[in-house]
Amino acid sequence: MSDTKNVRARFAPSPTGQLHVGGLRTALYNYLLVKNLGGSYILRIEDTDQNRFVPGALENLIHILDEMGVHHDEGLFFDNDVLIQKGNYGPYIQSERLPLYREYVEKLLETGKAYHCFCSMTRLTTLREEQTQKKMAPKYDKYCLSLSHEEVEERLASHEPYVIRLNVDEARGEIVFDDLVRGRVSIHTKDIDDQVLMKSDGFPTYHLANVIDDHLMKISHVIRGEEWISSTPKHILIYEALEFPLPKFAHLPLLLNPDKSKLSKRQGDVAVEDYLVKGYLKETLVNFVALLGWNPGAGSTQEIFTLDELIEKFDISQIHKSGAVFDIKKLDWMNAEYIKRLSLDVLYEQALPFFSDKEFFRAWEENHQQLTADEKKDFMKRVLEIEQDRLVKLSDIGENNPFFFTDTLTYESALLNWKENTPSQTKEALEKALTILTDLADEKWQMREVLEKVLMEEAENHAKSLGGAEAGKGKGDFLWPLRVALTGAQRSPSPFDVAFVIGKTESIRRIALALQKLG
RNA sequence: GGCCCUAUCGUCUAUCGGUAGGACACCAGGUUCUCAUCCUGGUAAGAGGGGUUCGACUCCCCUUAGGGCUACCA
Repeated sequence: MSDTKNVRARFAPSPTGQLHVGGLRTALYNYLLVKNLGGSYILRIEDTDQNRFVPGALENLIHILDEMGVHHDEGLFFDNDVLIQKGNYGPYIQSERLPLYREYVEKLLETGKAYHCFCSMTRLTTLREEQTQKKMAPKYDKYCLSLSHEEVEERLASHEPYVIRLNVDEARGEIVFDDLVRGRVSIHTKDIDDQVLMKSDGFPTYHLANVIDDHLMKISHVIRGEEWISSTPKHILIYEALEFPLPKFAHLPLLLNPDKSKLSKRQGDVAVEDYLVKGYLKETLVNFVALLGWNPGAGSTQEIFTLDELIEKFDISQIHKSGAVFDIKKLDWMNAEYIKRLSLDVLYEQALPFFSDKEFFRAWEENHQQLTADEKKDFMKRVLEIEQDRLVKLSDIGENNPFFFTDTLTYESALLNWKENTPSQTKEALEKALTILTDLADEKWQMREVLEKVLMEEAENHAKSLGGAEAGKGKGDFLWPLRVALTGAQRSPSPFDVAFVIGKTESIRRIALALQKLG
């Protein structure tokens, strides 16, 4: 079974809602393993619980996985909004495979590995309560196993509701398996419950469907979350009862809340979509989640990986055993890194929806209806050019620079004065700025570097004219008043950056206004 | 309660028997008109106890702590 060409792994979510970041990581690891070794990665849907079905969840799941770049080779796809199935081992939706499960259940029944159980919910509940009170592990007591064949047939004939249970031989002993992540794991059969395999509604439980499907779909590696580790022995018992060869198992460490409990909605966002909506890039999310519980080892200190690099370096034996806290601070850092590396054009494309989300931007649009589409786009790109190094996530766009979008600045005229400078000194500086900027040709305003050069030169000249011996110091005498005039704010990007964004006319207008304020 | 899993800086991690490195966060300094970016430096870890060994973070055992599972949910 060491034929790497036959590696087949699957991600098998249930369509109960949005894709969890933990789910993304599980899908990603399955994908990385397959792409690294060569083989097929399958997407299957486990919808055996009719009560938990959420409309639209399936579409959403497939869509988001696709958007994240974790593409499957086989299974469920959407083609022009139509659900289609590709591959030789379908159907890939468990609710469409019911007859298959029935067939194998019959075999299990024939060989005595499973049995009918007619116990009512109330009996089961009572039993569990008694056991819990006696501090025993809640387990089915095999009551129905002792029913005679005739009685079973009789009750079946009278349409009594029933389930099918796995017949676990307590005396069997330790069930041992070698987990690719954890090494040898063993659980004794006396601790294994007679798990329900088929529910009274005729649907299989996860345990049965999962084993049958993995076998029929020729899955070589079962890679899933740690929460499945304790039911793996049950699965092994089913594999054995059905005489299926065992796949390889790999149980992934959990993603954790800051308090180390299993990552949950209660303590923040858990859906991939939540993060996308906040302006985290999909590349960031994939990179970040890949490093939670895995890294290339061998002394690597690399933090930023492309998907291709992850594929190339992925090695299942490097996956950790312990859970990893999902640290938003580090996610933020990584996202900022990714945003900085974007070209301005790509950043613009990605940022578009985040602009429209902003009320201050819609107000700006309202006030600038005379602008052509191109002029509007140029403005937005200028904003992005200046903000690119300051963005943690795309939803931060414009948040710290309201003066880009509004024409009305409110500030005290005293704010214009640099340190201990007098209003007349400030006035002198602003007048110089006004002259220079007014004289600067329109096309020069298109280049941020030119604006910076011109203004910095003037700042130095201004400083020299003030200081003599202190020449070279004190550019603040010139730059601070100008910056405040343009922004009305204590904190902002540099004056030349702001001038570049708002343009010549508006810059000149704001400086003139500041001069007026000074009287 | 039972069973199982886990245990290196606050967080993510490197080191797979030979005196613990990187990243985030944090702090300080530098660059600087402010903010951010950027650069430099710093604080900070092998849960505890037994073994094995010349030598243990690394192997074994116990304790402790945390987590997962314990449904006709996945």
